[in-house]
Amino acid sequence: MKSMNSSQSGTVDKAEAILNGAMQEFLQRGYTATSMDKVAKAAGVSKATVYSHFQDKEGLFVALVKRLAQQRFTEVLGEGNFPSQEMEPRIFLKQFLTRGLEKALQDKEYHDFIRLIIGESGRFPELAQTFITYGGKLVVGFMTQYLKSHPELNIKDPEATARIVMGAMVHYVMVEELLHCKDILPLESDRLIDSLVDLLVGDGDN
Amino acid sequence: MKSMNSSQSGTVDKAEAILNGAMQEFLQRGYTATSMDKVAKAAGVSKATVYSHFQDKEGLFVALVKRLAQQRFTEVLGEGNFPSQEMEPRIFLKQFLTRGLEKALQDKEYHDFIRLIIGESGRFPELAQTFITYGGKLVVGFMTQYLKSHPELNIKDPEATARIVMGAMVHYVMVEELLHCKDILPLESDRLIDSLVDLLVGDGDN
DNA sequence: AGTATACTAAACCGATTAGTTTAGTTCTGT
DNA sequence: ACAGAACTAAACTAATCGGTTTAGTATACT
Repeated sequence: MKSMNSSQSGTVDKAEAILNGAMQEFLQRGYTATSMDKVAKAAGVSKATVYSHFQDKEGLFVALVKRLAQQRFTEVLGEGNFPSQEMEPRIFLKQFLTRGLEKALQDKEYHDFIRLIIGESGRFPELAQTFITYGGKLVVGFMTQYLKSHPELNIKDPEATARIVMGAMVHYVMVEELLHCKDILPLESDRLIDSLVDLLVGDGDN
Repeated sequence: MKSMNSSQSGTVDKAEAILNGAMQEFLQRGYTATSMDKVAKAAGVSKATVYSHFQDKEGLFVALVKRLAQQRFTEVLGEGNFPSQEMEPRIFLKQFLTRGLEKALQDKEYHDFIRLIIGESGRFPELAQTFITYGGKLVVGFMTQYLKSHPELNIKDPEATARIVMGAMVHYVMVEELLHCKDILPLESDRLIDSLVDLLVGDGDN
Protein backbone atom coordinates (compact mmCIF):
# COMPACT_ATOMS: atom_id res chain seq x y z
CA MET A 1 0.00 0.00 0.00
CA LYS A 2 1.40 3.36 -1.01
CA SER A 3 -0.99 5.74 0.69
CA MET A 4 -0.93 3.88 4.01
CA ASN A 5 2.41 5.19 5.20
CA SER A 6 3.90 4.67 8.61
CA SER A 7 6.89 2.31 8.93
CA GLN A 8 7.73 3.29 12.52
CA SER A 9 10.48 5.61 11.39
CA GLY A 10 8.25 8.66 11.19
CA THR A 11 9.13 9.97 7.73
CA VAL A 12 6.33 11.61 5.79
CA ASP A 13 6.78 9.66 2.61
CA LYS A 14 9.87 9.00 0.54
CA ALA A 15 8.54 10.77 -2.53
CA GLU A 16 7.65 13.79 -0.44
CA ALA A 17 11.07 13.78 1.21
CA ILE A 18 12.74 13.67 -2.19
CA LEU A 19 10.70 16.60 -3.45
CA ASN A 20 11.58 18.60 -0.35
CA GLY A 21 15.26 17.82 -0.70
CA ALA A 22 15.12 18.64 -4.38
CA MET A 23 13.42 21.95 -3.63
CA GLN A 24 16.18 22.94 -1.24
CA GLU A 25 18.88 22.13 -3.77
CA PHE A 26 17.30 23.36 -6.98
CA LEU A 27 16.19 26.65 -5.45
CA GLN A 28 19.62 27.28 -4.06
CA ARG A 29 21.83 26.14 -6.93
CA GLY A 30 19.69 26.08 -10.07
CA TYR A 31 19.04 23.16 -12.36
CA THR A 32 22.44 22.37 -13.87
CA ALA A 33 24.47 22.97 -10.72
CA THR A 34 22.31 20.60 -8.68
CA SER A 35 23.47 16.99 -8.67
CA MET A 36 21.28 14.01 -8.00
CA ASP A 37 23.70 12.88 -5.28
CA LYS A 38 23.11 16.14 -3.44
CA VAL A 39 19.36 15.78 -3.87
CA ALA A 40 19.48 12.28 -2.41
CA LYS A 41 21.60 13.42 0.51
CA ALA A 42 19.40 16.45 1.18
CA ALA A 43 16.35 14.19 1.11
CA GLY A 44 18.00 11.69 3.46
CA VAL A 45 17.46 8.97 0.92
CA SER A 46 19.60 6.77 -1.30
CA LYS A 47 20.16 7.76 -4.89
CA ALA A 48 18.57 4.54 -6.10
CA THR A 49 15.38 5.51 -4.30
CA VAL A 50 15.32 8.85 -6.07
CA TYR A 51 15.45 7.05 -9.39
CA SER A 52 12.75 4.64 -8.32
CA HIS A 53 10.36 7.54 -7.72
CA PHE A 54 11.33 9.81 -10.62
CA GLN A 55 12.44 8.86 -14.08
CA ASP A 56 15.39 11.19 -14.33
CA LYS A 57 16.70 14.59 -13.32
CA GLU A 58 14.47 16.43 -15.73
CA GLY A 59 11.40 14.52 -14.57
CA LEU A 60 12.11 15.31 -10.95
CA PHE A 61 12.69 18.96 -11.76
CA VAL A 62 9.48 19.31 -13.74
CA ALA A 63 7.46 17.54 -11.07
CA LEU A 64 8.91 19.76 -8.39
CA VAL A 65 8.39 23.05 -10.18
CA LYS A 66 4.85 22.20 -11.21
CA ARG A 67 3.99 21.41 -7.60
CA LEU A 68 5.58 24.64 -6.45
CA ALA A 69 3.82 26.70 -9.11
CA GLN A 70 0.46 25.60 -7.79
CA GLN A 71 1.32 26.09 -4.13
CA ARG A 72 3.43 29.19 -4.07
CA PHE A 73 1.73 31.97 -5.94
CA THR A 74 -1.69 31.47 -4.45
CA GLU A 75 0.05 31.40 -1.09
CA VAL A 76 1.82 34.71 -1.56
CA LEU A 77 -1.30 36.44 -2.75
CA GLY A 78 -3.14 34.36 -0.12
CA GLU A 79 -6.93 34.40 -0.10
CA GLY A 80 -6.98 34.87 3.67
CA ASN A 81 -8.80 37.89 5.15
CA PHE A 82 -8.91 40.44 2.35
CA PRO A 83 -9.81 43.98 3.09
CA SER A 84 -13.49 44.33 2.17
CA GLN A 85 -14.14 45.37 -1.41
CA GLU A 86 -16.94 47.61 -0.17
CA MET A 87 -14.47 50.13 1.24
CA GLU A 88 -13.54 53.27 -0.57
CA PRO A 89 -11.23 52.29 -3.46
CA ARG A 90 -8.39 54.49 -2.18
CA ILE A 91 -8.39 52.63 1.12
CA PHE A 92 -9.00 49.20 -0.32
CA LEU A 93 -6.31 49.49 -2.97
CA LYS A 94 -3.75 50.81 -0.53
CA GLN A 95 -4.40 47.98 1.92
CA PHE A 96 -4.62 45.29 -0.73
CA LEU A 97 -1.45 46.32 -2.53
CA THR A 98 0.46 46.92 0.68
CA ARG A 99 -0.33 43.48 1.99
CA GLY A 100 0.53 41.78 -1.28
CA LEU A 101 3.80 43.65 -1.64
CA GLU A 102 4.81 42.98 1.97
CA LYS A 103 4.31 39.27 1.56
CA ALA A 104 6.12 39.19 -1.75
CA LEU A 105 9.07 41.17 -0.37
CA GLN A 106 9.63 38.94 2.63
CA ASP A 107 9.42 35.50 1.11
CA LYS A 108 12.99 34.64 0.13
CA GLU A 109 12.06 31.15 -0.98
CA TYR A 110 9.65 32.75 -3.41
CA HIS A 111 12.42 34.94 -4.81
CA ASP A 112 14.60 31.89 -5.38
CA PHE A 113 11.68 30.24 -7.09
CA ILE A 114 11.14 33.12 -9.49
CA ARG A 115 14.85 33.23 -10.21
CA LEU A 116 14.80 29.54 -11.03
CA ILE A 117 11.73 29.81 -13.25
CA ILE A 118 13.13 32.71 -15.23
CA GLY A 119 16.64 31.31 -15.40
CA GLU A 120 15.40 28.01 -16.82
CA SER A 121 12.65 29.46 -19.01
CA GLY A 122 14.88 28.92 -22.03
CA ARG A 123 15.42 25.22 -21.34
CA PHE A 124 11.96 24.59 -19.83
CA PRO A 125 9.43 26.97 -21.41
CA GLU A 126 6.49 24.92 -20.20
CA LEU A 127 7.46 25.51 -16.58
CA ALA A 128 7.26 29.25 -16.98
CA GLN A 129 3.87 28.79 -18.59
CA THR A 130 2.68 26.64 -15.71
CA PHE A 131 3.91 29.27 -13.30
CA ILE A 132 2.06 32.07 -15.08
CA THR A 133 -1.06 29.97 -15.42
CA TYR A 134 -1.28 29.22 -11.72
CA GLY A 135 0.08 32.57 -10.64
CA GLY A 136 -0.16 35.67 -12.73
CA LYS A 137 -3.46 34.70 -14.27
CA LEU A 138 -5.21 34.59 -10.90
CA VAL A 139 -3.86 37.93 -9.74
CA VAL A 140 -4.66 39.71 -13.00
CA GLY A 141 -8.08 38.10 -12.99
CA PHE A 142 -8.90 39.32 -9.51
CA MET A 143 -7.60 42.82 -10.15
CA THR A 144 -9.50 43.00 -13.42
CA GLN A 145 -12.73 42.04 -11.68
CA TYR A 146 -12.19 44.66 -9.04
CA LEU A 147 -11.55 47.44 -11.55
CA LYS A 148 -14.58 46.38 -13.61
CA SER A 149 -16.85 46.46 -10.58
CA HIS A 150 -15.82 50.03 -9.78
CA PRO A 151 -16.81 52.04 -12.85
CA GLU A 152 -16.39 55.27 -10.89
CA LEU A 153 -12.62 54.75 -11.30
CA ASN A 154 -13.12 55.33 -15.01
CA ILE A 155 -10.75 52.60 -16.13
CA LYS A 156 -11.20 52.12 -19.86
CA ASP A 157 -9.34 48.83 -20.08
CA PRO A 158 -9.43 47.00 -16.74
CA GLU A 159 -7.46 44.00 -17.95
CA ALA A 160 -4.57 46.02 -19.34
CA THR A 161 -4.60 48.21 -16.26
CA ALA A 162 -4.47 45.17 -14.02
CA ARG A 163 -1.39 44.04 -15.91
CA ILE A 164 0.21 47.42 -15.29
CA VAL A 165 -0.44 47.15 -11.57
CA MET A 166 0.91 43.63 -11.31
CA GLY A 167 3.86 44.49 -13.54
CA ALA A 168 4.85 47.44 -11.41
CA MET A 169 4.67 45.36 -8.24
CA VAL A 170 6.50 42.32 -9.56
CA HIS A 171 9.18 44.47 -11.12
CA TYR A 172 9.67 46.29 -7.83
CA VAL A 173 10.14 43.03 -5.94
CA MET A 174 12.53 41.77 -8.56
CA VAL A 175 14.73 44.85 -8.57
CA GLU A 176 14.84 45.30 -4.82
CA GLU A 177 15.09 41.75 -3.53
CA LEU A 178 15.75 39.30 -6.32
CA LEU A 179 18.46 41.34 -8.01
CA HIS A 180 19.72 42.80 -4.71
CA CYS A 181 19.47 46.34 -6.04
CA LYS A 182 17.93 48.03 -3.02
CA ASP A 183 20.87 50.43 -2.92
CA ILE A 184 21.30 50.95 -6.64
CA LEU A 185 17.70 51.92 -7.33
CA PRO A 186 16.23 52.64 -3.90
CA LEU A 187 12.56 53.39 -3.43
CA GLU A 188 10.36 52.95 -0.40
CA SER A 189 7.48 50.63 -1.07
CA ASP A 190 4.98 53.19 0.26
CA ARG A 191 5.93 55.62 -2.46
CA LEU A 192 5.36 52.99 -5.11
CA ILE A 193 1.96 52.05 -3.74
CA ASP A 194 0.82 55.61 -3.16
CA SER A 195 1.76 56.52 -6.70
CA LEU A 196 -0.04 53.47 -8.03
CA VAL A 197 -3.17 54.35 -6.08
CA ASP A 198 -2.96 57.96 -7.25
CA LEU A 199 -2.75 56.83 -10.85
CA LEU A 200 -5.70 54.50 -10.45
CA VAL A 201 -8.16 56.71 -8.58
CA GLY A 202 -6.92 60.07 -9.86
CA ASP A 203 -5.18 62.66 -7.75
CA GLY A 204 -8.41 64.24 -6.68
CA ASP A 205 -7.40 67.45 -8.41
CA ASN A 206 -7.39 66.55 -12.07
CA MET B 1 51.69 45.57 -29.76
CA LYS B 2 48.20 44.67 -28.61
CA SER B 3 46.18 47.45 -30.19
CA MET B 4 47.93 47.16 -33.56
CA ASN B 5 46.08 44.10 -34.80
CA SER B 6 46.34 42.58 -38.22
CA SER B 7 48.28 39.31 -38.59
CA GLN B 8 47.05 38.64 -42.15
CA SER B 9 44.42 36.17 -40.97
CA GLY B 10 41.62 38.70 -40.72
CA THR B 11 40.39 37.97 -37.18
CA VAL B 12 39.29 40.96 -35.16
CA ASP B 13 41.30 40.13 -32.10
CA LYS B 14 41.54 36.94 -30.11
CA ALA B 15 40.15 38.48 -26.96
CA GLU B 16 37.23 39.88 -28.91
CA ALA B 17 36.61 36.55 -30.59
CA ILE B 18 36.60 34.81 -27.23
CA LEU B 19 34.09 37.26 -25.81
CA ASN B 20 31.85 36.78 -28.84
CA GLY B 21 32.04 33.01 -28.57
CA ALA B 22 31.42 33.19 -24.84
CA MET B 23 28.41 35.43 -25.42
CA GLN B 24 26.88 32.93 -27.80
CA GLU B 25 27.35 30.05 -25.37
CA PHE B 26 26.52 31.74 -22.09
CA LEU B 27 23.39 33.40 -23.46
CA GLN B 28 22.17 30.14 -24.86
CA ARG B 29 23.05 27.74 -22.07
CA GLY B 30 23.58 29.76 -18.92
CA TYR B 31 26.66 29.85 -16.74
CA THR B 32 26.95 26.33 -15.32
CA ALA B 33 25.90 24.53 -18.48
CA THR B 34 28.50 26.31 -20.58
CA SER B 35 31.89 24.61 -20.75
CA MET B 36 35.16 26.28 -21.51
CA ASP B 37 35.76 23.77 -24.29
CA LYS B 38 32.58 24.92 -25.98
CA VAL B 39 33.54 28.55 -25.54
CA ALA B 40 36.91 27.90 -27.14
CA LYS B 41 35.35 26.06 -30.03
CA ALA B 42 32.69 28.73 -30.55
CA ALA B 43 35.41 31.36 -30.54
CA GLY B 44 37.52 29.37 -33.00
CA VAL B 45 40.39 29.42 -30.57
CA SER B 46 42.30 26.91 -28.48
CA LYS B 47 41.37 26.44 -24.86
CA ALA B 48 44.83 27.51 -23.77
CA THR B 49 44.33 30.84 -25.49
CA VAL B 50 41.11 31.40 -23.59
CA TYR B 51 42.98 30.92 -20.35
CA SER B 52 45.76 33.24 -21.47
CA HIS B 53 43.25 36.07 -21.93
CA PHE B 54 40.97 35.41 -18.97
CA GLN B 55 41.87 34.09 -15.57
CA ASP B 56 39.12 31.53 -15.26
CA LYS B 57 35.52 30.80 -16.15
CA GLU B 58 34.16 33.25 -13.62
CA GLY B 59 36.49 36.00 -14.81
CA LEU B 60 35.44 35.51 -18.41
CA PHE B 61 31.79 35.49 -17.44
CA VAL B 62 32.02 38.66 -15.39
CA ALA B 63 33.98 40.46 -18.09
CA LEU B 64 31.45 39.44 -20.70
CA VAL B 65 28.36 40.42 -18.75
CA LYS B 66 29.79 43.76 -17.69
CA ARG B 67 30.56 44.59 -21.29
CA LEU B 68 27.07 43.56 -22.34
CA ALA B 69 25.43 45.54 -19.55
CA GLN B 70 26.97 48.73 -20.84
CA GLN B 71 26.21 48.07 -24.49
CA ARG B 72 22.81 46.50 -24.46
CA PHE B 73 20.45 48.58 -22.40
CA THR B 74 21.46 51.93 -23.83
CA GLU B 75 21.07 50.34 -27.24
CA VAL B 76 17.55 49.07 -26.63
CA LEU B 77 16.40 52.39 -25.27
CA GLY B 78 18.62 53.97 -27.93
CA GLU B 79 19.16 57.73 -27.83
CA GLY B 80 18.51 58.01 -31.57
CA ASN B 81 15.76 60.31 -32.83
CA PHE B 82 13.41 60.73 -29.89
CA PRO B 83 10.00 62.22 -30.45
CA SER B 84 10.25 65.82 -29.36
CA GLN B 85 9.47 66.48 -25.74
CA GLU B 86 7.66 69.65 -26.77
CA MET B 87 4.74 67.65 -28.16
CA GLU B 88 1.56 67.15 -26.27
CA PRO B 89 2.28 64.59 -23.51
CA ARG B 90 -0.38 62.18 -24.81
CA ILE B 91 1.34 62.02 -28.16
CA PHE B 92 4.87 62.04 -26.87
CA LEU B 93 4.26 59.31 -24.31
CA LYS B 94 2.49 57.10 -26.77
CA GLN B 95 5.29 57.40 -29.30
CA PHE B 96 8.08 57.10 -26.77
CA LEU B 97 6.64 54.04 -25.04
CA THR B 98 5.64 52.38 -28.29
CA ARG B 99 9.10 52.71 -29.72
CA GLY B 100 10.77 51.45 -26.55
CA LEU B 101 8.45 48.49 -26.24
CA GLU B 102 8.82 47.53 -29.88
CA LYS B 103 12.58 47.45 -29.63
CA ALA B 104 12.50 45.50 -26.38
CA LEU B 105 10.04 42.97 -27.78
CA GLN B 106 12.04 42.18 -30.89
CA ASP B 107 15.51 41.78 -29.50
CA LYS B 108 15.83 38.09 -28.65
CA GLU B 109 19.46 38.42 -27.66
CA TYR B 110 18.35 40.95 -25.10
CA HIS B 111 15.81 38.50 -23.70
CA ASP B 112 18.48 35.86 -23.32
CA PHE B 113 20.63 38.41 -21.60
CA ILE B 114 17.96 39.31 -19.06
CA ARG B 115 17.31 35.63 -18.45
CA LEU B 116 20.98 35.08 -17.78
CA ILE B 117 21.27 38.07 -15.45
CA ILE B 118 18.25 37.04 -13.41
CA GLY B 119 19.12 33.36 -13.40
CA GLU B 120 22.61 34.03 -12.08
CA SER B 121 21.68 36.87 -9.74
CA GLY B 122 21.99 34.50 -6.81
CA ARG B 123 25.54 33.43 -7.65
CA PHE B 124 26.63 36.80 -9.10
CA PRO B 125 24.73 39.61 -7.37
CA GLU B 126 27.19 42.24 -8.58
CA LEU B 127 26.32 41.49 -12.20
CA ALA B 128 22.66 42.26 -11.62
CA GLN B 129 23.71 45.47 -9.93
CA THR B 130 25.90 46.42 -12.87
CA PHE B 131 23.02 45.71 -15.20
CA ILE B 132 20.60 47.89 -13.25
CA THR B 133 23.18 50.63 -12.89
CA TYR B 134 23.83 50.88 -16.62
CA GLY B 135 20.25 50.10 -17.60
CA GLY B 136 17.31 50.72 -15.35
CA LYS B 137 18.84 53.76 -13.75
CA LEU B 138 19.11 55.61 -17.05
CA VAL B 139 15.55 54.86 -18.11
CA VAL B 140 14.04 55.76 -14.76
CA GLY B 141 16.16 58.91 -14.71
CA PHE B 142 14.95 60.06 -18.10
CA MET B 143 11.32 59.28 -17.35
CA THR B 144 11.56 61.04 -14.00
CA GLN B 145 12.94 64.17 -15.67
CA TYR B 146 10.17 64.15 -18.22
CA LEU B 147 7.42 63.83 -15.62
CA LYS B 148 9.00 66.56 -13.51
CA SER B 149 9.16 68.95 -16.46
CA HIS B 150 5.46 68.50 -17.12
CA PRO B 151 3.74 69.65 -13.95
CA GLU B 152 0.41 69.82 -15.78
CA LEU B 153 0.35 66.01 -15.54
CA ASN B 154 -0.02 66.43 -11.80
CA ILE B 155 2.35 63.64 -10.88
CA LYS B 156 3.02 63.85 -7.16
CA ASP B 157 6.01 61.52 -7.13
CA PRO B 158 7.71 61.45 -10.54
CA GLU B 159 10.40 58.99 -9.53
CA ALA B 160 8.02 56.39 -8.14
CA THR B 161 5.74 56.88 -11.13
CA ALA B 162 8.65 56.40 -13.51
CA ARG B 163 9.35 53.10 -11.77
CA ILE B 164 5.75 52.06 -12.32
CA VAL B 165 5.98 52.81 -16.02
CA MET B 166 9.24 50.95 -16.45
CA GLY B 167 8.03 48.08 -14.30
CA ALA B 168 4.87 47.63 -16.35
CA MET B 169 6.84 47.63 -19.58
CA VAL B 170 9.61 45.30 -18.45
CA HIS B 171 7.12 42.92 -16.91
CA TYR B 172 5.16 42.85 -20.14
CA VAL B 173 8.22 41.97 -22.17
CA MET B 174 9.18 39.31 -19.68
CA VAL B 175 5.80 37.61 -19.64
CA GLU B 176 5.22 37.73 -23.39
CA GLU B 177 8.64 36.97 -24.81
CA LEU B 178 11.05 35.83 -22.17
CA LEU B 179 8.67 33.40 -20.48
CA HIS B 180 6.93 32.53 -23.75
CA CYS B 181 3.52 33.25 -22.28
CA LYS B 182 2.00 35.16 -25.18
CA ASP B 183 -0.82 32.63 -25.30
CA ILE B 184 -1.28 32.13 -21.57
CA LEU B 185 -1.66 35.80 -20.71
CA PRO B 186 -2.29 37.50 -24.05
CA LEU B 187 -2.46 41.25 -24.36
CA GLU B 188 -1.80 43.50 -27.31
CA SER B 189 0.95 45.96 -26.63
CA ASP B 190 -1.23 48.86 -27.77
CA ARG B 191 -3.67 48.19 -24.98
CA LEU B 192 -0.90 48.24 -22.43
CA ILE B 193 0.51 51.51 -23.70
CA ASP B 194 -2.85 53.22 -24.11
CA SER B 195 -3.76 52.27 -20.56
CA LEU B 196 -0.44 53.53 -19.30
CA VAL B 197 -0.91 56.85 -21.10
CA ASP B 198 -4.46 57.12 -19.78
CA LEU B 199 -3.25 56.60 -16.25
CA LEU B 200 -0.51 59.19 -16.62
CA VAL B 201 -2.39 62.02 -18.33
CA GLY B 202 -5.85 61.29 -16.97
CA ASP B 203 -8.78 60.03 -19.02
CA GLY B 204 -9.88 63.49 -19.91
CA ASP B 205 -13.18 62.87 -18.14
CA ASN B 206 -12.21 62.58 -14.51
C1' DA C 1 69.88 34.80 -37.43
C1' DG C 2 67.82 34.97 -33.07
C1' DT C 3 64.61 35.93 -29.49
C1' DA C 4 60.15 36.82 -27.65
C1' DT C 5 55.27 36.59 -28.11
C1' DA C 6 51.00 34.53 -29.32
C1' DC C 7 49.04 30.86 -30.65
C1' DT C 8 47.73 25.72 -31.66
C1' DA C 9 46.18 20.75 -30.79
C1' DA C 10 46.29 17.31 -27.65
C1' DA C 11 47.22 14.97 -23.62
C1' DC C 12 46.58 15.10 -19.06
C1' DC C 13 44.74 15.88 -14.03
C1' DG C 14 41.52 15.03 -10.31
C1' DA C 15 36.89 15.80 -9.52
C1' DT C 16 32.17 15.34 -10.61
C1' DT C 17 28.26 14.16 -13.44
C1' DA C 18 23.73 11.20 -14.60
C1' DG C 19 22.39 6.98 -14.23
C1' DT C 20 22.79 1.63 -13.29
C1' DT C 21 23.80 -2.32 -10.83
C1' DT C 22 24.71 -5.31 -7.01
C1' DA C 23 24.12 -7.27 -2.79
C1' DG C 24 22.02 -6.99 1.34
C1' DT C 25 18.51 -5.11 4.84
C1' DT C 26 13.97 -3.90 6.80
C1' DC C 27 9.31 -3.99 6.85
C1' DT C 28 4.41 -5.67 5.51
C1' DG C 29 0.75 -8.80 4.44
C1' DT C 30 -0.57 -13.38 4.50
C1' DA D 1 7.44 -18.59 8.44
C1' DC D 2 7.86 -16.66 4.07
C1' DA D 3 7.38 -13.88 -0.16
C1' DG D 4 7.51 -9.38 -2.06
C1' DA D 5 8.11 -4.74 -2.01
C1' DA D 6 10.80 -0.70 -0.61
C1' DC D 7 14.76 0.61 0.77
C1' DT D 8 19.97 1.08 1.72
C1' DA D 9 25.15 1.90 0.84
C1' DA D 10 28.50 1.39 -2.33
C1' DA D 11 30.67 0.27 -6.47
C1' DC D 12 30.59 1.10 -11.18
C1' DT D 13 30.22 3.27 -16.13
C1' DA D 14 31.19 6.49 -19.53
C1' DA D 15 31.23 11.16 -20.10
C1' DT D 16 32.27 15.76 -18.93
C1' DC D 17 34.04 19.32 -16.11
C1' DG D 18 37.71 23.34 -15.06
C1' DG D 19 42.19 23.95 -15.52
C1' DT D 20 47.28 22.89 -16.65
C1' DT D 21 50.94 21.26 -19.28
C1' DT D 22 53.53 19.95 -23.19
C1' DA D 23 55.50 20.29 -27.46
C1' DG D 24 55.48 22.55 -31.52
C1' DT D 25 54.20 26.41 -35.05
C1' DA D 26 53.75 31.11 -36.90
C1' DT D 27 54.61 35.86 -36.59
C1' DA D 28 57.13 40.21 -35.43
C1' DC D 29 60.96 43.03 -33.68
C1' DT D 30 65.84 43.64 -33.16
